[in-house]
Amino acid sequence: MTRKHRATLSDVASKAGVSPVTVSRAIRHPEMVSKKLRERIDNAVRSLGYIPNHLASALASHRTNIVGVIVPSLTNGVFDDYLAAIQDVFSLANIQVLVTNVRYSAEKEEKAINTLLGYHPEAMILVGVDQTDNSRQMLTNAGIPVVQTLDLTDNPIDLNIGLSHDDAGYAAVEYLRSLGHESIAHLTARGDPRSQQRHAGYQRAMDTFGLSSEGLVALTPRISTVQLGRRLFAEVLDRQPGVEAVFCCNDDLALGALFECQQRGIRVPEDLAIVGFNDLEFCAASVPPLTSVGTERIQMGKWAAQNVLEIIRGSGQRPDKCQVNTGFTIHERGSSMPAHKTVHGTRGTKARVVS
Amino acid sequence: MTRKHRATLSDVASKAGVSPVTVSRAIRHPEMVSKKLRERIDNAVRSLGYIPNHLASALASHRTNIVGVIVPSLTNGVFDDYLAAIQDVFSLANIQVLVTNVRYSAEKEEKAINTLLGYHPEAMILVGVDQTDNSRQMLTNAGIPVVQTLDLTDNPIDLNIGLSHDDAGYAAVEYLRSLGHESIAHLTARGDPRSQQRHAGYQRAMDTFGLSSEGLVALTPRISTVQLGRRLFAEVLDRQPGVEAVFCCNDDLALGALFECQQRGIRVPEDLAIVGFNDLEFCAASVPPLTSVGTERIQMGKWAAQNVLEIIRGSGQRPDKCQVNTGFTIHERGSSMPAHKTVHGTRGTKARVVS
DNA sequence: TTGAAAGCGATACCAA
DNA sequence: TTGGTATCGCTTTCAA
Repeated sequence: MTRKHRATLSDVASKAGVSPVTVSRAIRHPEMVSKKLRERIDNAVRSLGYIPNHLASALASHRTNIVGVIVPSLTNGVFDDYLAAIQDVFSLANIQVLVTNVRYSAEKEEKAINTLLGYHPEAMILVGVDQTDNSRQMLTNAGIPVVQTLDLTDNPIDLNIGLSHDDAGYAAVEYLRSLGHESIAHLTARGDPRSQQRHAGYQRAMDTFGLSSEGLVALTPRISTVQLGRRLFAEVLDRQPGVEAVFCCNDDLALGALFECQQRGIRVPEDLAIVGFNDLEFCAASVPPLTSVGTERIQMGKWAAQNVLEIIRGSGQRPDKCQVNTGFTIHERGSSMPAHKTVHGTRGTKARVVS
Repeated sequence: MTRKHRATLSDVASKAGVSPVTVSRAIRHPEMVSKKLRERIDNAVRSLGYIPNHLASALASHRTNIVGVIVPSLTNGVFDDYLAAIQDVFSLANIQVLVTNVRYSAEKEEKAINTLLGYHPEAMILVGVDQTDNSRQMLTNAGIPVVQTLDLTDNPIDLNIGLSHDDAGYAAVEYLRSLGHESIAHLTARGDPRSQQRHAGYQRAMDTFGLSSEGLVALTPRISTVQLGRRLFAEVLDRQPGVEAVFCCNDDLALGALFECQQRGIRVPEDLAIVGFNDLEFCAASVPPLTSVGTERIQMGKWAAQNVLEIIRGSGQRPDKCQVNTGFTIHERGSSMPAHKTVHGTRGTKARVVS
């Protein structure tokens, strides 16, 4: 049976022979309603298939139970566990996460912020620190907690947790240099601001070590894929057959580079060392397994959500630390070295060997 | 400057010296408002940073501009482009997509449906056909268009687009059999209903061809990963060293199987043929490239969104076809055969060679 | 072209 | 413990 329109609070109230307010209470604060009425109301709710209208509720209570989250992509495995971590925290608090995928476009992000704010979210969680002035303005005006994640800035909108991608890029090169490599290539995808920073870190390191990067960098404006990793590395190999190592701005490109080596019979790591970024699951499974710079994506998502929750549902206190550097970890595997150990970097400044 | 609360329609109206209705019109139907007033209102909107309250608007107009979408996962690359296709269609119509990831849990799905319906979406798009009775009931009661995608059922809730995963599994085995293989293994992940159907199709084919699957099937209750693909295939290899081919319920497992072969020096496809499922991007990039059964994920998402849009915004007509079978395609690559051609199956019944 | 009044479905506050 | 009333911010009549 499909009714003309869905049951409302009043419908339930009539059916149960009580006033709408009482129904509202029976749903929000059952302990404030007598057992007898509660049962009658529960029955009415069930028999009508009543589902509270969230919009009306939010409008009246000034509690939307909505948090807005914007991610730049879903295609690479980078943002799933980050998102899942955020959802896990909020779902326990009955807060709905509104996710928008803006595909690495600051313009789309601006539009998404505008749209999401229309839902009056109680907080916003963003990726990166490269929002447009307009975006920053809107977020500030909204007067809600805002968290920028996965990157660091001197001038955060509000809360900020992340790492220095410049330092991470530097560390990757430093690591390869420490293995004795000098001709270190770099594959990168323009369009992702954090990849650009890793590129900058790569360049800074090459300069610092007095190494030339001429002909060793390949970049694409497109979304990176494994296939693209093969192509970009093929370019480098054709230009600089003597290349000894390659640092890729993400693991997809790194896997592509590995496949290109397999195809050409280049031995990894004997002839060429590969380092990826993000430490996705497949890095540990490939042959040889891929060395990769890992970041604390889950921790960052969790921290963002927990701090937001504390502010909007807790004592209303701001957290002690409004900015957190989660650093990064170089997971050393067979693609760069036969031996097994792990290099860890905290605060993005010094890399230390963990085990 | 942060105001105590955000600007409302009335605030804009006061500032512009007009009535609230006029402001509403200037925003929704600019052509109904004189140019002079429109400009004054636009200025007021800008200077106050006014963003319409979507909740109030939806409540008053009975148009929420929301469509609910539920996906079982985001971790594998399967649902990104499907989702993107849906978003692309709706964003042009200014409809916001509310996405919930229920991680392959029918229970979570039920809860998600309940929550989403609270937002009064104008339609719902679901993955699969295995909703609980409760879920079906709620969706039916909601009186909105519902699309079940990626799988087929004789008893759809409303619209249905997908393919027969049983047929697809059968076809994969049939294909491997046509290459002369008899000892055909299967790696699968329990927990995904569609993987289970592919498994059933595998078994049906093995039975039909009079082949034994004893010791050739490895399954895991966990989310599949590349690493897991290695482990599962290692199990099979240890049990049945003479295995000639393996059909994997998804590409992650297939890639893992390939890596396990590389590790053990098993030549692909000379010693062993591998077939994956989903035809993710990396299949074409690996060495050798992976044969995989592809599905029309993007087309299915697009069809679902377009038909929904037609129903809720168009003439209100139901589409001609309420059920569509998109079939599947076997993309034959090096992991199963040196030569190059493509086997295509439509309506899941016959496989035909396309090129 | 503009505005006044009623109401969307719920909750908060105050009274009984 | 229960209910009446005003209100949330906007849109939809209907009138001017």
